[in-house]
Amino acid sequence: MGRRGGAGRRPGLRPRRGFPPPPARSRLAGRRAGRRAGGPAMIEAIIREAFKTPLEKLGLYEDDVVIDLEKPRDRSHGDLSTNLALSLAKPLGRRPRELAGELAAGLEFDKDLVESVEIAGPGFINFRLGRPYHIGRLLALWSGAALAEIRSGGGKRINVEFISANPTGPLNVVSARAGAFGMTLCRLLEAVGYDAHSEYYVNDAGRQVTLLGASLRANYLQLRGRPFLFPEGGYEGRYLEIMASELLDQDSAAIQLAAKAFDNESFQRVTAPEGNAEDWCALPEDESVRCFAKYALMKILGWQRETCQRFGLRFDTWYFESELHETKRIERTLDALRKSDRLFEQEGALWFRSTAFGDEKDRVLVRADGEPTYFLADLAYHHHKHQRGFEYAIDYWGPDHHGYILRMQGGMRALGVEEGWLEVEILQHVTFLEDGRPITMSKRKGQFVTMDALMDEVGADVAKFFFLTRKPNSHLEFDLDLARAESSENPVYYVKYAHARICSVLRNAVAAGVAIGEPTAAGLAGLTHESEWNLVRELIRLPQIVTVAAQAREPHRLTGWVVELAGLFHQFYHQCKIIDPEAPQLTDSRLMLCQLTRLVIAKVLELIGVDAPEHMGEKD
RNA sequence: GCGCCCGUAGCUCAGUUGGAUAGAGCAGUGGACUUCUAAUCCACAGGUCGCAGGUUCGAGUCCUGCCGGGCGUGCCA
Repeated sequence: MGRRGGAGRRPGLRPRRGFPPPPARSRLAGRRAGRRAGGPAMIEAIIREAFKTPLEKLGLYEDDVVIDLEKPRDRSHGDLSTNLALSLAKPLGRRPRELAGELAAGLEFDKDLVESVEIAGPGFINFRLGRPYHIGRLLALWSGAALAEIRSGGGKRINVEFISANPTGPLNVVSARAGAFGMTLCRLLEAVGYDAHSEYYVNDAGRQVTLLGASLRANYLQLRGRPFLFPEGGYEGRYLEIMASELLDQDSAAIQLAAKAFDNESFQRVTAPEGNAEDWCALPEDESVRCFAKYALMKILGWQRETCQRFGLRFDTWYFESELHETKRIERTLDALRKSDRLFEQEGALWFRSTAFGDEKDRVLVRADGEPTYFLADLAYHHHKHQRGFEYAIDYWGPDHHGYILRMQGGMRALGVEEGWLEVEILQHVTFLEDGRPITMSKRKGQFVTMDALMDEVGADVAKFFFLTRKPNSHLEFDLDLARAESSENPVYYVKYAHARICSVLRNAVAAGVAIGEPTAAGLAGLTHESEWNLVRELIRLPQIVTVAAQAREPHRLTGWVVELAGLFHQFYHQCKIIDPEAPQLTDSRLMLCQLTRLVIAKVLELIGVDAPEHMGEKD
C-alpha cells in the first residue's frame, strides 16, 4: 500500500537510470491525461517547457531535472507551485531564493494562461493562471471534454469483486459498506476509461451449505412435530424458522415462487430441488439435507440479490463456487501449481510454500482427508478470473481476511500471474452509535444487523454516503442519530440541499422570465466576486478528483470534496444575489455558474450512487 | 510472540502521495430571515499531529524503536 521503501526522495537532479520505480498505484497514469484541449496536463507541460531556457543557463538540461508542480494549499500562493529551486539548491550549492529568482526571470508565458509568476516563502515559484484558462476549463466541463480527457484506461477490463457474503443468511451491514465502496469504485474506474466488471462470488459448495440445509431441515421437522436433531454449529437465525414455516404453510407454492425469481440466464445454477418439502423428508438424510440446502440457498440468494438491488448494486457476474468443482477447475489449478515447484506433502496433506512469498507460514491446499481447502478453491476462482482476461482484479475483503492477502497473492504468482495483478482492499469494521454510545450488534437482539434494516432506518442514500466518508482502511463510526437527522448537520442533506437550491434558483429564473443560456466564455467572463471564483477554482478540479479517487482506490475522497463544494456554493449564494433584474448581464453569468455547479454536484452524487433531488421534501 | 491497520481540536475525521501559518463537521459562545429555500451563512474559541530518535532545504506525511487501541495469526469457511 503505497509503500516506497526507505530509499529517500531524490533531490532535484534526476538519477541516471532505473530509479525510482513507479509507485504501485501509478499504473492508471491519470497524470498524463488532459494533455490536449487545454487541460491541466497541458498547462503543466507548458510550464515545464518554459523552464528549459533558464535551466540551460544554469548548465542543466530538462531531462536531468524533475519539476514537480502542485496546487498550493493556500490560495494566496497561486494556482500552481513548484519547489524546483528548493530541490536544486543543494546539488548546485546555491541559495534557494536566489536560484528561484534566476529561474523565474527567464520564464515567459502567454498571459491568458499564466497571469503571473511569483517567488515566495523559502524559494517556491508560484504561478497564477489566467482567467481565460479557468473559463476554458469551465467550458470543457460543460461540454464533457474535461471528463473525456481523463479516460485514459483504454477500455482495459478490471474485475472488482465485493460483498461475496456466504449464502447462509441475509446480508449484514458489513456487506453494505463493501457494496458502497465496490460499486463506486466501479463507476470511478469507468469514468477514467476502464471497463469495470462487478462480481459477486457465491460460496455455494462448502460444508456451510450442508450445515445450512441441515439447519433448515431441523427447523422444518420441529414445526412438523417430528423428531429432529439440530446440527452442531448450525445456523440459528430466526430467518430459518420463518423459511421453514413458509414451507410448511405453502410448500410447493413457496418453492415455485422462490424458483421464479431465478428464472433467467445468469442464474442457471440456482434451481429448485425436485418435489416438495414433504418429499424431501422422506429421502435418506444426506439427500434430504441436500434438498433443504438447495432450497435455502435459493431463498437466501434471492434475498441477497434483492437487498443489493435496493441498495443500487448491480453485479455483472455472480460466480458460483460449485461451478469450480464441476468444471474441474480446482484440479486444473492444482496441476498448474504443481508445476510451480512450490508444493510439498507433509503429514498426508498437500501444502503450498507461501513462505516463499512472504507469508509467515506455509498453507495447506488439500487436507489429509483429501478435501480441498477454501484457500485452494479461492485460488482456482482467481486463477479462472485471470484466465477470463481481466487486466487487474480488485477484491474488497473484510478485516478478518487480511491475513490471507499474502498467501493469495503468492498463490497467484506461483500460477504465473504477474505481480500486482490481484489487489486487495481491506474494509474495516463499522460501529454504530446511538445516543453517543456504540450499539451492540448481537445477532439475537440487534435491530441493525441486516442491511435492509439499515436502509429502513436511514435510507439507502444516507447509508451509502456515510459509508463513503472514511477511507476503506479506517474504522467507521456510523452515527445513527446524525444519519437520521434531516438537517444541516447531516452532510448528505447539506449536499442535496445545495443541488436542490440551485434547481430552485433556476426555476425562479424561468418564472421571472429570465432566459437560462448555456455557459459561454463571454458570459463567464462576467464573474468577478471572490465567492464566485472560489467556486470556479474548485469546480474545475472535478476531473482531477475523479482521477485520484480512482487511482488510489479511495472513493471516499468524493464525499469529502462534494461537501466542500456544496459549502462553497452556499457561501456564494449568501454573498451574491443571483437573479437581479437590475443587472441582467451578471444574472446571466451567475446562472451559468449555477448550472455548472449543479452539473458537478450531480456528477459526484451519481458516482457515489446518491440521488440528486430538484426539491427538498417539506421541513417538519 | 509474530503480522497488518489505526493514533491529528472535547467528539468524529480530512489532510492534494515530502511543502509555505495543520483543516472541516459536530459539540461550545455570539451574530444574520421585509431577501432567489435559514435544511443556509458569518464570527469567536479550540493543537506538544501518541512518545523518542533519524533521513531532508522542509516531516502529520518517509525510516527505526517504544507506548496505546483494533484485527488477524486452523489440515474452519
